[in-house]
Amino acid sequence: MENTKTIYDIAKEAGVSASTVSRVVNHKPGIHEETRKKVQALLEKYNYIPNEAARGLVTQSSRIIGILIEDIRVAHHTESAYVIEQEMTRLGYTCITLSTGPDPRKKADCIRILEQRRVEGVILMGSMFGTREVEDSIREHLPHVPIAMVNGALDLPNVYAVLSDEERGLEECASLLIGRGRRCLAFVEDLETPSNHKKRRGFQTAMLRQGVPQESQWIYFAYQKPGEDADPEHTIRRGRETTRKILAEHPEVDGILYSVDLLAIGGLEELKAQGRNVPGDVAVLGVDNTLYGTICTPRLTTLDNKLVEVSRNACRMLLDALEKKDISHRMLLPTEIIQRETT
Amino acid sequence: MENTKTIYDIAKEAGVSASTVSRVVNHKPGIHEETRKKVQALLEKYNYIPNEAARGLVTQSSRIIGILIEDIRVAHHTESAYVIEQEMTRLGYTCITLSTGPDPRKKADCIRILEQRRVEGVILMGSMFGTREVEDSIREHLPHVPIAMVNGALDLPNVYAVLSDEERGLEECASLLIGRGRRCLAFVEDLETPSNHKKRRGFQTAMLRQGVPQESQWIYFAYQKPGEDADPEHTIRRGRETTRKILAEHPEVDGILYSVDLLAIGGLEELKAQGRNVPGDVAVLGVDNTLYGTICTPRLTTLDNKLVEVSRNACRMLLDALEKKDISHRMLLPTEIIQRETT
DNA sequence: CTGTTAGCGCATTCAC
DNA sequence: GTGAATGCGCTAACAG
Repeated sequence: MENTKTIYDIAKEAGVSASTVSRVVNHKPGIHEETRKKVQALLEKYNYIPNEAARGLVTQSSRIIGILIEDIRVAHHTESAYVIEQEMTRLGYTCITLSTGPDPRKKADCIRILEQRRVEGVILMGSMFGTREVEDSIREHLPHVPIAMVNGALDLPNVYAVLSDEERGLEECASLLIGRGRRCLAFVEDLETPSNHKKRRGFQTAMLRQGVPQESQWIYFAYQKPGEDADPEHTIRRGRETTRKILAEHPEVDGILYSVDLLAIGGLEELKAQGRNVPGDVAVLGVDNTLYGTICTPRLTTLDNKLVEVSRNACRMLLDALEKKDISHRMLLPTEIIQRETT
Repeated sequence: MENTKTIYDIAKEAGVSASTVSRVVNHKPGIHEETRKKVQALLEKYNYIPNEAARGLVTQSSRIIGILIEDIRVAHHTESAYVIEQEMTRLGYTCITLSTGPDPRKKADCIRILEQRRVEGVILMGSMFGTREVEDSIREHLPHVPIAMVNGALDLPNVYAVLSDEERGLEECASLLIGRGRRCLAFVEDLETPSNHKKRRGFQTAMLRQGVPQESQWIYFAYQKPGEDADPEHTIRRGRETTRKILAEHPEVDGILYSVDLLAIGGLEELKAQGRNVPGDVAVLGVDNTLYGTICTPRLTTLDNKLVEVSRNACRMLLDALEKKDISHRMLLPTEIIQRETT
């Protein structure tokens, strides 16, 4: 902190009291124009900037927003975090953005860090936050802080949820393929998250409607190996391996729906390696509408779950909650199928 | 802040003084085991967590690190930010991560925000920070705060730089192509940053050694349109357009080096569209070793500038500076060519 | 071992 | 219009 000037230093040099300086800094009315000028000049001379910690202590407001993300390296999380940070910064808040990782204990640690900094609001991004452990953590450490969840939900009075209607989205994806004559569809689920569960349910609903009972549906899980993190390359590899398994067990498959784009990218690789034509032999579909889908060959058809829009709304919702507006606790946003070359 | 307990509340209920509670909280020695137990129990009962702002005010340390990134959505920045945030968090620091955008004034705003929060150290990521405006801003607002730059440099006593030796890297890339008989090479530069200048210089050195004088070298600039941001899709489009221009002006081109992967991705698209075989007719080379390069077809040969490693070192350097260790102000790290299918 | 006192930098009464 | 006094929550001497 070295030699940073305080309002007292400024006050002394200006020959006024600290409160006068404070008033000038905060643009309060009722100050003689001359003294205001004099003080203002000194503030600029020393590049004075108030210490937010001290200010927050007396105003009882930190002007800090906490953003908890499972893993900011995940492409759609990055963009969401960006959007929220920009908007919050624009409004004078400072964001503390933390990647929590999958471990519930690390999530709890991050929540404690936010409490320590006395955040005024929190954004939770990623559906792995909708767990019992997180719920307890919030109840204990942030019971009165408004919290907005991006594509996740928790039943707590201070928690608001904005969700992407992925269940319906995946139902439509499956219907699309069925409508084009595909009969042997498989679904690959990424992780055991509420979000991915919902996608699976959407798939299952569509299949059921086709007369395929649940027990004969081809549902696969691209499980993470223990200790493996969300590194995108791993996800691709898992998509590849799972696809290999599908092709071995059900060579007649003619359509695969993956719960995230990166898995589909891996699938594409495996299909190509095995000489299957996409979409001729097998149609492929991802979720997230990431940039990856426009780069791979053939370009990937994907379900855009509109996570950026979801984030924008979560941000808005949190701001409304901070202003004590009364708002609904839940919002559901529609998805959109982006048709490209794999279907 | 509602009803958060303070050490006074705890002290009163425990029948001790606030300082005793403070001592327990901070694990200071010299406390009777019994009173420690009693206080500890209450701390846990109320989930007490100290207010860092108040603590920082008296200890004169915020335990906050500022991370300024030009745009966190840029793939390699994301990963670098992740690495640094994880390490800093592990060591008990809290990170404030801000995407500044290209505008120098917004960069200055962000620097002011960091001063306002009295950060103890700063990481600057992206070579657009090596400008006069930023230098002035730092001199004015953060003259005594240790600052570590990721792949950028600034000549200030409190600034430390870790750089990727991209100049030499690109020289080697060009030499590689020349060694394989390519004679008509073009270079596409992304933005006017020191980092990209260095890449160009490396290319030029290699060409000069081949006897191609500077004025006959094919240097192209994939300029951003005014107001256009760093959205990855724009970069791909710019790569595509620039490549179209190259093919029109120099149909005999047999190798193109792009200063970033995404430009190369766009180039690949255009080459494919014009029926040029890669690498048969034209070799293609990118920089950054992003995931994109493994997803496109053919898979992209790229110069890995080791930005994650650069970031790790910048982080370590900053920590050393915070501990007043005396360290060198500059570090240069070697790059590595990742050969895949486009060369 | 523990309590008292003081002060970090600032905003906010309340007098004048 | 302006200044003096007070306290936000906490740690750090200094006594005892």
